[in-house]
Amino acid sequence: MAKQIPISNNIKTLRFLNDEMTQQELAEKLGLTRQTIAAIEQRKYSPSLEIAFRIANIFKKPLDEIFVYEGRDD
Amino acid sequence: MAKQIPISNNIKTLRFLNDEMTQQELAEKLGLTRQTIAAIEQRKYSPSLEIAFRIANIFKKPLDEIFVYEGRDD
DNA sequence: ACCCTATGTTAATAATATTTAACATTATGT
DNA sequence: ACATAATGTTAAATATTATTAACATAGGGT
Repeated sequence: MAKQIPISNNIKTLRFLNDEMTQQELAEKLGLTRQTIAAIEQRKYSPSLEIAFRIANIFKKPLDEIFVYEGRDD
Repeated sequence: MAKQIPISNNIKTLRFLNDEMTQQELAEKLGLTRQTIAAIEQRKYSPSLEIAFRIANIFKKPLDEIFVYEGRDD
C-alpha cells in the first residue's frame, strides 16, 4: 500500500448520504475526472485548497467537517 | 496585475497579531520559503490543503476562518 | 452465465504549486 | 545619507497534483 497523506476525509460517506452520488457524478460537478475523486478518497494525495472548498460547497458542509488534518502539530 | 485565485486569506493580519511574526519566520515554521508565503498572501496561487491546515494550526484558528472561498457555488 | 455500472489501479503526460536566486522598493534606525 | 530588515517581484527549475487511457475486479439485474 502506497503512503497516504496526513489528511483524512469522508467524501465517500457523504456521497452515499447525498442520494448515492457516484464518483463520476461528483467528478462532473467539480469538473474533475473520476480517477481524481477515487485518488482523493483513498488519500493518495492532498487536493488543492480550491478543490477542497468546492467539495465542501457541494455537500454544504464546512471544509473541516469533511477533511481533517492528522499530522503532528509541531 | 496578474490574476488572483478565488480564495482570500488573512495571513498577513494574523502574523501581525501574533507578535508581528515575519513572512520569514512563518515560512520557517512551515518548512517553506518566504517567497511562497508572500505569494500565498498575495493570492498568486492556492496553497495545498496540507499547507493550509498547518497555517491554521500555527495560528490556532479553524481553517475557514483564515481562508475563505469566494468562487461561485454552482 | 452474461451484461452493465461503479470502483480500483497503473503508467505516462499535463498542469499547478513550491523552490531558488536575483534584484527591486519601502520603512526604520543610526 | 547610509545600513539593515521586511517585503514585492520575476524567471527558471523541481516537486506535487490532476488528467487521460487502459485494464482489472466486484456486485446487481435479467
